[in-house]
Amino acid sequence: MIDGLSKKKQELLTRVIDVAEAEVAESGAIGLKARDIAKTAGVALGSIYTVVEDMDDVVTHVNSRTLQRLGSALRAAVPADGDAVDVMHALAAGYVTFALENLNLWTAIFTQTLPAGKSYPDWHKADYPPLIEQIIAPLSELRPDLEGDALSLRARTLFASVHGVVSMSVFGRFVGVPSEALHAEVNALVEAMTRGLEAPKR
Amino acid sequence: MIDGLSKKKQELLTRVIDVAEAEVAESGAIGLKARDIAKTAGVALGSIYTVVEDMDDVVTHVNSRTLQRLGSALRAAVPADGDAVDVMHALAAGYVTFALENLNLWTAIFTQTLPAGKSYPDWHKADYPPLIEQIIAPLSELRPDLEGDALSLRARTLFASVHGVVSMSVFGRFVGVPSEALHAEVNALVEAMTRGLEAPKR
DNA sequence: TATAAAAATGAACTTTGTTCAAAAAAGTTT
DNA sequence: AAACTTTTTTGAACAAAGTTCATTTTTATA
Repeated sequence: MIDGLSKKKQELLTRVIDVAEAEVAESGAIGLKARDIAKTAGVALGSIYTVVEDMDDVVTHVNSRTLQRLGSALRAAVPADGDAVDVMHALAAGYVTFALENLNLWTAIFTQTLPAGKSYPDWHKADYPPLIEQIIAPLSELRPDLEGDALSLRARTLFASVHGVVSMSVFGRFVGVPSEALHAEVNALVEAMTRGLEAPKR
Repeated sequence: MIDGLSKKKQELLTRVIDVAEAEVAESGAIGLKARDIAKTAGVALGSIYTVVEDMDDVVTHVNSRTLQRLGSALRAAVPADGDAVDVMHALAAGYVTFALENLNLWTAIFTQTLPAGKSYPDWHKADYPPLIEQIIAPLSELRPDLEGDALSLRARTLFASVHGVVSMSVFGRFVGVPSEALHAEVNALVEAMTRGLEAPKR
């Protein structure tokens, strides 16, 4: 019995998340139905609620998995022998590629909204920082003028800006960057944000 | 009878959207309930469906209004006597301020997801381009190396990147940029993206 | 084998969106 | 003004989903 759940329950939880993940990947989080999950997982409707708070909790579990896979993808994208510029571009390209290849799952992370009053559990919040941390070292090298809080702040800004470009591109009801141009535009963005400073006038 | 709706229906539609808008501003789109709208608007439940497809349609109407107000806010933010750099920063600051001051309404735009198969009506899609268009002139001035499609593409990239930074900051389950630092970080981003090129090496 | 604890079940309840036949109101014709 | 037609409004009824919980079944323990 680990994590407050017996082995039996752990297995059930895993099965439920597996099924939910497949459904989100296929049809988006909006297509998730408790009854469908129960049927596909081969359990009774009520069983789901013995391992999960509610449907939002199911989506949050799926989202945590996606974030962890994204983290792995980013780590795998970093070239062993590249310089800081290479690393930056590889991370950005990795992000773009992951998003495009996991569209529904990736979108589910950013479109989930909880009812007023509810907030995300700590185990889920913990899945975000690793995404940022990989940026800090190469950014520090390229922007030696930044350190400490300013550096970590800028890393988040850079991450968020790349995220925004991908996000808008995928948005579907917008004059976003077409996906053919995504990599190039993101590269330009990374380029601009990592180029060493020559004392801006304002 | 304009727009396919009689005056009577137009008024009902307006009343419905008014009520919905207030509710989204107050509690987010997740708090929208058809029965609440009917009660507050003083009409029967079924009446709503005589002027609107479904609840998504209601949210889309609210979102269109928000986009139009955002457009106005951006136009109003541009200084009459500023140079291109001033205009760029004013637009970015305008976007940040609008988002922070209209958090729930602004969030509703970007978290709405339609069921598979449905797509947004043209009248809603038309509300996005005006947001981008204001960027093109000043960007063209600052980046004379860009023109035509490349220029409009870069404008969208710039818009989207700023959006991403604000979006993450507001995300709530993330190491985003804290709102005190938002304006400064967005300025740095705009700065980087508008600084004239000095022939990047890669 | 008997007893206790844990797990699984699915019917029932709740909330919400959506439809539609009927009633009411407004408009038109004679 | 009365009769008729069209438009609008209504709310009961239905449907789809999430959630609960008393009961049953399974598993573990004595």
